[in-house]
Amino acid sequence: MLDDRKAAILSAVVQEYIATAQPVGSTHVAHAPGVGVSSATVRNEMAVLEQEGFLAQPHTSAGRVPTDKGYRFFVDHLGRPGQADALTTRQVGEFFQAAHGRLEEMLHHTSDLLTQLTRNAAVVVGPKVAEVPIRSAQIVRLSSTAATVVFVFANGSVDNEVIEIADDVSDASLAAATVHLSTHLGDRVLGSASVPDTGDHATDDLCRLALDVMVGHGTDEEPAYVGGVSTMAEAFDAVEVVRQVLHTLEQQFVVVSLVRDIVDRGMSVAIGVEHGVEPLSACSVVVAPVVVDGEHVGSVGVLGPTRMNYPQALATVDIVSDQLGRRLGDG
Amino acid sequence: MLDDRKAAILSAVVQEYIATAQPVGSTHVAHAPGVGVSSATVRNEMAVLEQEGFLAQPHTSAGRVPTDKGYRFFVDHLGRPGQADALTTRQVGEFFQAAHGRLEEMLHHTSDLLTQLTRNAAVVVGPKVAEVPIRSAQIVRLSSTAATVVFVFANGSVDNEVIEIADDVSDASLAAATVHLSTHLGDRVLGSASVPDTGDHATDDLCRLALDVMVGHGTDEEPAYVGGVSTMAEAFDAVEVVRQVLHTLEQQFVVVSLVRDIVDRGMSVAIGVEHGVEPLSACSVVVAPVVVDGEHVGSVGVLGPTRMNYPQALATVDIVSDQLGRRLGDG
DNA sequence: CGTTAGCACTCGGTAGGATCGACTGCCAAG
DNA sequence: CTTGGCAGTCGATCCTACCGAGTGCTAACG
Repeated sequence: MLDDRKAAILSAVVQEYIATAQPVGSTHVAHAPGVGVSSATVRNEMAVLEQEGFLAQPHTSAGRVPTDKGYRFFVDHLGRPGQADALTTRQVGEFFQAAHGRLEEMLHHTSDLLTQLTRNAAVVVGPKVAEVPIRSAQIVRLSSTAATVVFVFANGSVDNEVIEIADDVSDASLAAATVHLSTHLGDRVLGSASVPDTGDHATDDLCRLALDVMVGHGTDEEPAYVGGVSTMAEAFDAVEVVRQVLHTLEQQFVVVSLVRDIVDRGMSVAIGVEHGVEPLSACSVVVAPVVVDGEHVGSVGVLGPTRMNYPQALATVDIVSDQLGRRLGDG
Repeated sequence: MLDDRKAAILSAVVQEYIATAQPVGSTHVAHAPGVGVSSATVRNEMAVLEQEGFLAQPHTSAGRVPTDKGYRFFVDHLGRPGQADALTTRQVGEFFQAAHGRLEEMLHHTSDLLTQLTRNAAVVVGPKVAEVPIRSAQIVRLSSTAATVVFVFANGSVDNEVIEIADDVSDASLAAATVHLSTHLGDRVLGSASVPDTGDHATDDLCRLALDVMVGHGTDEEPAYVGGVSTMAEAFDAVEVVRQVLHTLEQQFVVVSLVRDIVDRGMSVAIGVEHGVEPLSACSVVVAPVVVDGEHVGSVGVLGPTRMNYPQALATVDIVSDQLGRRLGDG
């Protein structure tokens, strides 16, 4: 698609722009390693690259800036997949070595880790509870008219929901329902969960209510942890853009579906408008699935301005998702 | 401390500045209702107010801006406590009417509500789990070497922690420990939790481990929900301030201890440096405790620039904390 | 024929200067 | 004590000149 020299020039522009955030001129590019021609030649080539949509000029007498298409070519053909550097590898290793405790906490801390490593916002999406085998179900009375339903899942996560119960429901019924649910749900998943009738009216009602409320509540929700949003404040100089981005990142479901969508499309990088979330069109997203035993149980991602360090982000996201998968695997 | 006229002038300056974010001049103040004197007189008075530290001048030929001390006097003596307006009252009422489900979710949504009503960041701090009576304890096996400990508390919240167990721990031991814990912990609180030995080594070990891990993890943590951070992007024009504020708000424990500290000191408003968190010295915090049956079970708060609408924030925070308390009371 | 040096040109960014206007402080009169 | 009047201050705005980074074009060069 692009000859070697154009590719080298594009690469130089992208890297320089990522480093400085300033439009880059022909002279800089000419001096870049791998480009052994004069600035005049570079200018000619850059004019072509601009016509073909890889570069843009903020204004007539400024240097060139990569377009989304330019970044796309860069990540597809130029940013060599690359290993994370030694320091990153070590930090990630140490992190997961020390990681312990609840799933939610670990995912939360993972997003902090990614933020720290990439200096960008980070997203970690956990497994849908609806797809994880149930290990235990329990109904606990809170008051005469309220109880809480607690499900424990095989990955150690716990979900609960409060239900209202009739005044005359006895403790015995609650206990019976707990036993009944636990017996029949073991190792099933919420999505396909159902229990046979016992014949006892009160118990059956409780079981149905408990299941309904858990399914209704948890079916399509995936826990998401977004960290490092404060880095966005510096990423853009337009206040309005910052506000929009922050506002969007506050809406958890938007972020989740954004990440899910990219992963589902088999992509690992979505640049600018590619991800289709309009308020984030100045942002790129780098994601990687978290895989345990061949199962896709979550995703990790980095979100930053389109002018972000793609090779580093890719390498970091890869190593983190890999190690997170291993860690979850031997939980 | 201040005669009526000075107070009226200060009040006018504060209100005008809150509304416009511009330094306010003597002419504006002279025209304000309640100030029946000429601009010249106002100037004289403002000079005094400045000397006494209630007002400041950004530069010689600009209008006056309230200082932290000025805001303090305003909230203490001028911003009449005030009822929330009808719309707010209605919205809050409807919100808690419709609110249901898990405590965590309700608190989260409450912070969104506060953000929407006050157009500022909002903080909701839930009860320390260590202080809520335990309703149930359960140990559930996850794998041959891992289990999760689940505690259900009287307010419907659930906390869990993953523990490692020896390879040879039997299901029977887990069940025994579960029963033992539940029997002895019912209606106790984590802070004072302990269970007698059973004599069975494996069971006792499990019980001790489960208690330790829950106490060690949950003792001093209070769940906090921070919403509306994107509003901070517009509150300040200095990018650096925005970044600092956002960064600070991302550190949950800072926010929690900030709110807790203010509530503990019996204050409802902390202005600028009063709260002692340096990176937030451009911010004020308005808080109210959430009380259920005379017990302080949490706090709600609003965080914004010192130039915020204190009367509205106070009224809103009050009504929300009140209604939240009621809602939790009849849960 | 591709490459390169040279050159005229463009245009954003910065600096200096004038002007404007929203203030203030002060003073003298009411 | 209050107030109208007035001189003075100083940021904000606008203009202009200018600089310089960077471009496109052209003509020479290997």
